[in-house]
Amino acid sequence: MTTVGVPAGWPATEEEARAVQDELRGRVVLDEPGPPPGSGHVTGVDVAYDDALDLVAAAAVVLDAATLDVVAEATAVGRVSFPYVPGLLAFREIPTVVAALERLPCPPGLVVCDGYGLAHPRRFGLAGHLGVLTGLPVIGVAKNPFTFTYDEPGPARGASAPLLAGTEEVGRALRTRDGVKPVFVSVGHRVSLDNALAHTLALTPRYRLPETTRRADALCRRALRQAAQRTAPGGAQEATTRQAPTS
DNA sequence: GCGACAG
DNA sequence: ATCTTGTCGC
Repeated sequence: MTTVGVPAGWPATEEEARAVQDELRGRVVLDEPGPPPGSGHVTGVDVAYDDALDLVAAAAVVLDAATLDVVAEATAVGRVSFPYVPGLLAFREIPTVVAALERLPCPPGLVVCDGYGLAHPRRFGLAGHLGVLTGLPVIGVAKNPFTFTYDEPGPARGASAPLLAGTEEVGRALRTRDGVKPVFVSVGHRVSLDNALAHTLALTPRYRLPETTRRADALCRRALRQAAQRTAPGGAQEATTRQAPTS
């Protein structure tokens, strides 16, 4: 299997990365509604890491938006391209995620990623960055509110409350399951906030997190295990070798 | 200056 | 993100 390298010119310092964000943030498109929920394709992307082995595994899983059945999936394995720095997550995830998306046999439709879009210190999180680089409609669904504030939404699935940076609404806290902690939805690229919420609800008939991220999460972990196995001393032998009984 | 901080 | 067993509940 091939390994995705760090792209030429990829920022090496936090200062360079912030400069890239400041340059690209203007290319985010916010005035399109995006595809209607329940039709076409919806694709989840996620990434898993093994920092000790310097490995990143990304997965892209395409679902039929109406049935939530898996239509296609792809993975890519690469080297870690950036350390984790709050606000600079995109530089850690994007090269391998883009490689996985490129390996899909069909158009991804709407992309759903872990993390934020507009809900970001410079209003340019992973979802916006991925959208600008691919041109695809992208939304972000995060598990945590980061540094933002929100009032607790009502207890029923579907209830939501603004996610606030001061007084600016950068996304929404959305209850996807009765009585369960909300998820945090923000716009990435070419999708309205209301439509992003509708998509998120359509993707959560049973669990708190969207089916897209659940499927992508499971797949990228699988891909990482296999890659780590091939990388580790002893390689595939290690996994299939049984220790002889002692004494 | 110190602490907090998507994944 | 990742380290990690059992356990409470539908």
